[in-house]
Amino acid sequence: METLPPEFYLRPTLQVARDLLGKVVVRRWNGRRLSGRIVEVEAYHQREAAAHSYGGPTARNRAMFARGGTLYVYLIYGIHHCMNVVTEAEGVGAAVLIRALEPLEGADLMRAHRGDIDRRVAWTNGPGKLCQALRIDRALDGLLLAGPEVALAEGPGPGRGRIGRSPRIGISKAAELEWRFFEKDNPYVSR
DNA sequence: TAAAAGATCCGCT
DNA sequence: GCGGATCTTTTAA
Repeated sequence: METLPPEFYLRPTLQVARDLLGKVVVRRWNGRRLSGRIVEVEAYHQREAAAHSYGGPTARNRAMFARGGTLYVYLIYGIHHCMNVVTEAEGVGAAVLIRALEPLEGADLMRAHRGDIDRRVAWTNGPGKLCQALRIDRALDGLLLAGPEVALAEGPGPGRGRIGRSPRIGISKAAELEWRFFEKDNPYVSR
């Protein structure tokens, strides 16, 4: 599988968000390969109040201002990790939250990481769940998405007319923006 | 220094 | 559908 080129990320965030659908997250963990196809994303940009980068760079959101193609990971509610793909040029605080994956390689390990639950879709149908399944945490914050630990690769995109759009989930500010994109009818899309 | 909110998930009703 | 868990970061006094 072909790793995405750096230029992929250096485009308007909404465009990158849409194009991330179908791309594959490849995580190497403990000598094993875990991968999943992206089926749901949300875009965030420093010009709107829902983004962590809204108030400018801080210790926590620093990676969001790095160059496109960087990984931004943070802890939410003291419990769950969320992974974001940083977009646009260095200095711009923009990123795309990965909200759901369709498991490809290493599904047995993902299941184990998720407490051996039976419901297959519950392994990766949410931003916190997929990070737990892939063992992604803040130790990976700031890495380029083209390395041995974690990378993004080409994959089959949604078919024609298969992209859905809606407001983002679980936010209170800028809630009117329809910056969430997902593959229609994919069982792994959250909630 | 303190307080509150938060890009979530799970279990229970 | 609702509330609790759990803790980091941010903001206010």
